[in-house]
This record gives sequence, structure tokens and C-alpha cells, in this order.
Amino acid sequence: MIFAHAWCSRSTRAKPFAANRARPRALPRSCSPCSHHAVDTLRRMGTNTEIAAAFEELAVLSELLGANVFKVNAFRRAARAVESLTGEACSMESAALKAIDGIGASTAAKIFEFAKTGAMSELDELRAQIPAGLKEVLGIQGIGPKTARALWIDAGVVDLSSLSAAIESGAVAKLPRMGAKTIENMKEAIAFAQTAVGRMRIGDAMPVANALVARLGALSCVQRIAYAGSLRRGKETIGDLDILACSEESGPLMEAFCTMPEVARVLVQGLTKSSVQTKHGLQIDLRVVPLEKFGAAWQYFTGGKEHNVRLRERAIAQGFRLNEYGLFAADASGKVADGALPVASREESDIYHALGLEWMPPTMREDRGELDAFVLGAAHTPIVEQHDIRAELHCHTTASDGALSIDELVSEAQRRGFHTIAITDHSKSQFQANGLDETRLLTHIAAIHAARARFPRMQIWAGSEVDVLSDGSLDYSDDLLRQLDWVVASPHAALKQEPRVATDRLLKAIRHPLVHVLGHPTGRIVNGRPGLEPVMSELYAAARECHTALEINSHHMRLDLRDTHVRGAVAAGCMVAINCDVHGLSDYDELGYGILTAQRGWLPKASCINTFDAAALDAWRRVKR
DNA sequence: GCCGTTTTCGGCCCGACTGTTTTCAGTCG
Ligand SMILES: Nc1nc2c(ncn2[C@H]2C[C@H](O)[C@@H](COP(=O)(O)OP(=O)(O)OP(=O)(O)O)O2)c(=O)[nH]1
Ligand SMILES: [Mg+2]
Ligand SMILES: [Mg+2]
Ligand SMILES: [Zn+2]
Repeated sequence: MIFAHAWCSRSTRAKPFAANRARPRALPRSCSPCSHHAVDTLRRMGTNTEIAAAFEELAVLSELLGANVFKVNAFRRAARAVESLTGEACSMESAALKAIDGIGASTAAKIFEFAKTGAMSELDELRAQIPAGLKEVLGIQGIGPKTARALWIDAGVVDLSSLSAAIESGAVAKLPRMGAKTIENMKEAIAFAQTAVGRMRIGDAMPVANALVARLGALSCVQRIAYAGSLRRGKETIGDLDILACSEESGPLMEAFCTMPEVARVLVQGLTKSSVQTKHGLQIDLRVVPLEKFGAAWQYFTGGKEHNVRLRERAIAQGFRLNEYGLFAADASGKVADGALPVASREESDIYHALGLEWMPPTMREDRGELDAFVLGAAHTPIVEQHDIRAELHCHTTASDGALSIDELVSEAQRRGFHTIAITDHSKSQFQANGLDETRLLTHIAAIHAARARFPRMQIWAGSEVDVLSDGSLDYSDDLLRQLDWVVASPHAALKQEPRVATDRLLKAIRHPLVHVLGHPTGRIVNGRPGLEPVMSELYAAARECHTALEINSHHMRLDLRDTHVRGAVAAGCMVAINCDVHGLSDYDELGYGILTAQRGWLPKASCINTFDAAALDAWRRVKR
């Protein structure tokens, strides 16, 4: 798999990821503290996120007032543009802001106002006009901005409870286009909203999707089937399951789908598209197309939405029209002739190639510069793939909280084609995980080294996952750490620290001369706890400078670094380790999620230490020994 | 509100399904 450097060099226009591009630098002899972050230190954290949220709210509220849909869309694009900046929007010049795609004079002025005052007057005015509770009304399936506005203006609805009251009182039935069925659907949707689950972790969704694909694929009328949507793009959480099938008998297929035993509610049922909600609150969308249109449909249904919109814009600019049935030639007025055959439709690659692009991995289809990076003939750098991984550098045995012996861990690594494994049990402060004290660790090191004789083809390292204590010091003395072949340093406790404290804590670990990898850097749990919120740009700079890799912990509960952090680390020139944090045999299978996350962060194979050959990895290790 | 290798005005991705409608608006993917 390949990708181009283009997001930072192709266009004369400033692109979001151009902001903090790191220049190559020589590795310093010692790991000295950086001093260039004084300004960052003083600034409030998370400002880009806040600004993006403000523009998104501007979109929602102005839409409720019936604003022009293209203007509403422009607010949404501005929100995305700010969100994906690597630098702080508040510290950018107006000209630099306006050079970013989706940000014009008006948006730049609002950002400037936010930087100065911490607020946007236009947004505040909208907030004053519109009941805050209308947002939860908008969250009901089937209620969009037009309906919400009518409910508010004409039926006095201001939140969910007043909506229920207005339905009971008959006020809602008086609105135009409000028949019995619409109201019944609304009641069901309100009831369902109480029980509905939020976004599912990818590791929970994947087995469900695979089972469903297998089950539907076994039907004789199904010719080809695959999952699509955010699951195929490898997002850490999944809003629903999107399944694409090819069939010539879509009626029976849709009927089979909508009458599956786990279906609680059929949202829509048609011949090309159906949606159901399961008893567990999971939504599943099924689209059915003829076999020869599979590629176009898979491209559409995989998304993401913003990627699709960009791709369709590109098609128009090149004299085509693109939809889920194919790429079609258009005439001068942009029209497609009736009954015209598609220029491309069978496979995804046909679509991309016809548009002058290479096929690109779904993980990168997020409208984050990929259409520039994958122009046919562009200079390419290979992106990491699962078969590139040749080392597991973070795993636990029964000595601490793992389920496997040293030999079981090593033989499984060997079975998977790895050449290197680092055994890294917990350190003494992790007493709840049976962390090893100094005496036990020394015994353990000897036991790990003794395994080398039994696995002569494996490079086996005695390591530790040493706890990064709350002040950034490590849980073992330097003397002890020096006796280890490999050191992963990870934060486990005090994960609610202030960003500045957390940053300094992690910087200390990164700069430690005996640390190879910063493990699960934020300690977040997906759909669980937010974890630390350090100033990531400072971590990247220090990691690069001090020859410390940042870990992507592949476990689907962690995925830490997350995708956006990986992208930042790559742009800053860091090395990344993709580890499974193995506690049991099945944890090796978590690697797939780590790879998806790495690809979402555009991680080149060459920036991932787990892809090195055995000698190169050992040489990399020895820089810190 | 944003934007421009045919444009500084006039477009802006595009289609399926539903309900309530005599021709389509609204919502969603
Ligand atoms: N062209 C186009 N495609 C869309 C639009 N909305 C959705 N799609 C496509 C791309 C999406 O990835 C795909 C599935 O829609 P979903 O709403 O399920 O989104 P997605 O799976 O990306 O995210 P999710 O985790 O479900 O929230 O359908 C749209 O407005 N235009
Ligand atoms: Mg989806
Ligand atoms: Mg969907
Ligand atoms: Zn661990």
C-alpha cells in the first residue's frame, strides 16, 4: 500500500496539515529539554476543538432558523477545517487562515473574535433565540431541521418532554404534513432514543458485522457481500453497520434482512436500501445493487461522506457525474444521457483510476488530503500494512497479569512470522496487576534470556512496561532499567491530571535515556475514560529528538495513540511502535485494529519500528543502551 | 459562506424511501 507526501508539498495553497510540518533534524547527543514551547504553555488547551464545535453549532442553529442550506454547509466545512488543523487556529494570521480550504473572510473573522474574547457574537445571538432543548428534539430519528422548527414555532415544543406533551395534546397533529403514521413513527423513535446505545467500539462491531456478512452471504440470492461505512474505514467507534450486497432478487433478500430474529424495528424497507434497528439498539443498513455496479456502490457506501462529496466534485470538474451506480460522462451542461452506460462501476479501482487517482485504502478516505496524495503518478511512500509487522514489543506473562508463559508468548509470536518479541511485564507500583518488584524482575530477566536457547530463531528481549508515575519519574531505578533489553514506559494512574502537568509528566518519560517506547500515551479507554490530554505537539517534538517511539496500543479498548495523534506524530517525524499489549493468545488478533488506526494516521512503513528486520530493530534498540 | 487551469456570479454531491401529497418535501445514507 502506498501514499504520497503530497499533503505537505503539492499545493501552493496552505493545507491543514502543512502548518506544523517538521523539518529533518539531526539526532542530538543528549536528550535535552526543549524550550520552544513557552507560548503553547500559556495558551488554553483544546481551542481548535472548541472553535470547531462553535461552527458546528452555528450550522445546527442557523439551519433551525431556515438559513440557506449552502451557508449551513459552509459552517460545517469550516468546522471540519478547523478540527483537522495541526496548529492552533487562534494563533494563525488571518491570511493563513483564509488560505485554508473552507475558511473565508467571515470564518477567519469569527476565529479572530473567538481568540480575542473566547466567544462568537453571532453564535451567542442564535443561542439566545433558540431553546437549547431543541437539539435533543433534532436527535430523534426522522426529525430534521424543518420538522423541529415547525414543532417549535407552531406547537411550542422546546425539548423532548414538551414534544411528548404536544403529541398527547394533539398540537402536533395540527401541523401540516403530520398524519397518523408520522406521529406514530415519532412516538416509536422517542421511545427508542431512550434505550439506544451510542457508538460502538470497533472491536465489538467487527465480529457482529462478520457474522452478519457470513449469514446473509450464505443466502443463495446473494452474489457478493461486504461491510462498508466507518467499520471498513477502521474508525475507533462505529455508528451503525453498513452492509453492501449484490443480488438479482433484492425483494426476497430485503425481506429476509428485515425479518431477522434480532430486528426490533424496520426503519425503511425498499428494493435497493433497507434499515433496521436491532433489539440491542444497533442500526444496520443494507444496500443491494447489481453485481456489475459493486465497485461504485462500495465506494459510495464506504465513504466517508466528505470524501464522497470531494470525489463527486472532482468528477464534475472532469466532465463526469459520480453516484453509487457508476461514473458517467456528462455533457456540457452537466447532464448524463438517459440510459448511458457508466465509464466505470465494477470495481472501486475502476472509479478512482478513471478520475486520475490511485485506489486508496478506505482508512484514508476522510477528506484529509487523500485526493491530492493519490493522484496517479505522484511520488509515493509505502504505508504500513499488517503483513509488514514482524515484532511484538509489549506483552505480559503470568509473572504479572498475563495468561501466558514466556514460552507460550514466544511460540505464538514465532507462529505469526515475527522475528522479535519483547516481554514487558508490569512494574512494582502496578500491584493490582501483580507488578514485579526488583527481586522478581531480576529473576524474570534470567528466565526470559533462558528462553533464547529454546527459540534460536527468535530475538527475545527482557523488558518491562515500567509505570510512568504521576510526576513523570519511572517505577524502577536507572540501574535496574539498564539491565533490561527493552523498556516501554506507560502511564496507568493519575489519568485526570491537568494538561500542563500531564504534558510535563510524559515529556519526562520520553526524554528518559533508557526508555524505548512511550506506551499507550494518554491512557484513554474508548467509550470509557478520556485519559490524559497532553499538548501532543510537545510530545512529538521530544520523541523525535530523544529517539523514543510512540506506541499505538492496538487493543480496541485503547487505540492509543488514536488516529489523529498518529497523523500528528507522522507529520512531526516521529517513530511509532504498533503493539498488542498481549495478555492472552487472542490479543495478538488486536493487531488489525492497530494497523487500521496507523493507516488512518498515514503511518509510513518506514516510520514503524515493528516493520524493521531483526538486525535493524536491534540497532535501533541499542541507540539507547 | 466559499470558491474559481473555461467563472468574482452563480453554482454548491446525489439518490432512496416515506408519508401525505395530486406532484413532492423532508430526512437520511
Ligand atoms: N455521497 C454521499 N454519501 C453519503 C452521504 N451520507 C452518507 N454517505 C455514505 C458515506 C458513508 O460512509 C456511508 C454510510 O453512512 P453512515 O451514515 O453510516 O456513515 P459512516 O458509516 O461513515 O459513519 P457512522 O459511524 O455510521 O456514523 O454512506 C451523503 O450525504 N452523500
Ligand atoms: Mg455507518
Ligand atoms: Mg449507515
Ligand atoms: Zn501492557
